Amino acid sequence: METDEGSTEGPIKVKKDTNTEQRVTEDPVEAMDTEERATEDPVEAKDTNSEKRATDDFAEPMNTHVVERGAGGPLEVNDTNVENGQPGAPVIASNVNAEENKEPTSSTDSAVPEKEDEPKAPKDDGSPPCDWLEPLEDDCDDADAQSFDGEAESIAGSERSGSVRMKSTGEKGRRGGWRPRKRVALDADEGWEDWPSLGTGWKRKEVYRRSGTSEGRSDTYYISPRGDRVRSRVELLKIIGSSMDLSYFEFKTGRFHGQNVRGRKPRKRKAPSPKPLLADTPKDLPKPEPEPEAEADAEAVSPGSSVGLSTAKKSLNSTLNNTITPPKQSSVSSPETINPVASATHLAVDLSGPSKSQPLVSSVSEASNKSVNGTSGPPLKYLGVCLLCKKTHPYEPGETLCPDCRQAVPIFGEKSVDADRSNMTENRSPDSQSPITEDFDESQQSSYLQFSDSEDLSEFLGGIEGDNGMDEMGGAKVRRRSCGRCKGCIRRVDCGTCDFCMDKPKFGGRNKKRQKCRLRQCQREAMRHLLPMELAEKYFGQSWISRRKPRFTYSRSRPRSKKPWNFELLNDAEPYVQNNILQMIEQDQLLHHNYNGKDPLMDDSLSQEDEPVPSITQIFSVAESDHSNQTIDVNHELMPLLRSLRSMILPVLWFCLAVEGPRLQLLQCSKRSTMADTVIHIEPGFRFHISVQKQPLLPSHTLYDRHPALLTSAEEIVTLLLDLERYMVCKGLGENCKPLDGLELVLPERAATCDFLILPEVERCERCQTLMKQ
DNA sequence: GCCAACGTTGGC
DNA sequence: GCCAACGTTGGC
Repeated sequence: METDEGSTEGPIKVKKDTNTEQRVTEDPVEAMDTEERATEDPVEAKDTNSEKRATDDFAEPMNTHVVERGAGGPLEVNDTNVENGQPGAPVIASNVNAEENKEPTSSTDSAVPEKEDEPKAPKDDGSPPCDWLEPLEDDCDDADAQSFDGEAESIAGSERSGSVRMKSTGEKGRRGGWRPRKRVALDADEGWEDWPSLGTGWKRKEVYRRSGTSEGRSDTYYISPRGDRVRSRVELLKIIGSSMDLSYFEFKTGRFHGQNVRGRKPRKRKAPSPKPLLADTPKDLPKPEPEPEAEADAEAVSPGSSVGLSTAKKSLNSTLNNTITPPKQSSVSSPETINPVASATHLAVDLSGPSKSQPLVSSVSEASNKSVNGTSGPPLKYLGVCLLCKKTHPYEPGETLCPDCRQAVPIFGEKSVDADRSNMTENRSPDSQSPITEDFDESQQSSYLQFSDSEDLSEFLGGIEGDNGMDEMGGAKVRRRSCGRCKGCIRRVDCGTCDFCMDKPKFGGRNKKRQKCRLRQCQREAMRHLLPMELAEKYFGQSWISRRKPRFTYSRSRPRSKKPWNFELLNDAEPYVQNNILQMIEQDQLLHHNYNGKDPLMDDSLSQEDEPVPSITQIFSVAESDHSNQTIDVNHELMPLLRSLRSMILPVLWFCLAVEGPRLQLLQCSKRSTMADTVIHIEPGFRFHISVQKQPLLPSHTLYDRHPALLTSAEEIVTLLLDLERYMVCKGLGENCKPLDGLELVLPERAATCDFLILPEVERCERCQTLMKQ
């Protein structure tokens, strides 16, 4: 269902409410982010309810919960923010090759409800869950092994029993509609202490961290009379700041101090020099600072058993960070373009990161003759396009530059030279000190920065294999869900439009989902889940592939079908394609069936299961191929068109690739599309022709009449694609029409007698109808 | 199996 | 102290 929904090209709601102003008002601290968003998100510019939301959603951030606890009635009903949910303009399409394109679209889709009725329950429009780049879940079946750990750890958690919101909260049903979430705390009162100093009904709880590098540290939480969980002073201020003077309230201890009481300790910054790796004693534990009167603190018992070790780990992390992390980029991120189209395009480009290094491809037809699984022939090699010199080069996952340029360019020199990208980021914030944009960030970042995230350190800290990162033995355990290299990992700016961004407090969200921006989620991790293990390892390397199951349960898992993986992959690929997860699948695996000389519609041997499913291909095997054809002139006149197509929104699941010639081919990658077997070939000189099932569409077809003879611009191509989508493929003569005298039907003959592409009102073209009558 | 919710941890 | 977001839970 999700696939269908995702692939449906019906009008997609576009969020109009972008709350630009709201965010500005909402959190001055987030001003930069706000501004980023305001300019970055084209859709936001349409927001007409900014002010209202600023009022409704921010001034009363927690009104959602009041009813739940108090009257027990659905508070959400009181939400008046009805204007916000106006359906937006239809989105023409999303595009697989422009990975980011669809995400904002989808995000919009899913984010709308949340923004619409934010003070209410999140989503209520019945729209399908956003279907792109989900947080990923590995799906190995050894989950049980880890589930034990997870459960044990969880059970140990005090929060599990006590800190769950003491009420049911609104929850969106799977397919829309709100119903109370029935998640019930096992013991809602456990560990919670009435805290009347904040007012009647307030509760406080202190929770010690039981593991990790911050083990032993404590966190203080409060629950408002409404049931709102408060994690920080900031949140507390948001809730009761206006009704109570919290100037002298110490969040940690929960007590008010006199004016003369020592103020907040100056923030300690990490020393630039690494700390000793070991030998921290328990007394060095980050214990809560005891307040003489803070009895609650005294009750807490630090688990502390491995604190020294924990501290050591922290030190190690710190050491590594200090060692390899370059100066942090300016926090002043300038906005991205406000132009909707440009922004969309920009987004498309952003996530097309790998596509920038997408290898050009060898001939499709050639690849079609290869073994499906690469089970024979020389080791697979891939070609990529260097971001700098634009030359093709042997592709290694994660690399964006050819070996020469990598050598020539210093650490900070991986600048994007993509003209399209630079064009798209022209609109900068006027107050930007420098044209710092996401692009800038990326281009200016040291390659080391790619590993600056904690999770990225996994490759250094041993958190590669499995999930535990050797932690059980006291090794450095770091979170690891990012490769640190892909476009998503490198991206530093939240899109502000996806559902996860919209959930973020800085974007006015309620912090329910607490997930990383969709566009910033690791693509390679996504691929790791998409591809079969052996293939994933091939692409990403053994070191990056976990055979143990990280329990990323927040996402779809790979189907556990026992079918041959290639079909499994193909059949499952589409949803992921629609999710804009980068596809890195061997071309021959994907196109084999489509280009093996058989007519899928005519050949009974192609079962439904084997239905050809062309899919996104961004890395193409050149194994077994004539290496002489590996070099495609990147300066060819078609290449700008290719780049243009890859940087913009194409109708859904159309994908452009370069093939030998060079020439461009536009493929419909969705097997569900009526154009699944249709290819647009753009030859040098921009002449084009269309083929269906590998047979040429007759020049007499009316399609040619409606479009220019030369496709010189992406716009013209998009127009053609949209036009094509109106068509379906003629059923031909049908099964009953046997070749005469047992002779095999010569396929090209059909091209001579069939219009191939027909409007859906009829099953067959006139010519075939005529032939059938004969 | 999916996913909203949220406990929890890392890092600044 | 605060925020980001990872990873688990449990309802559906």
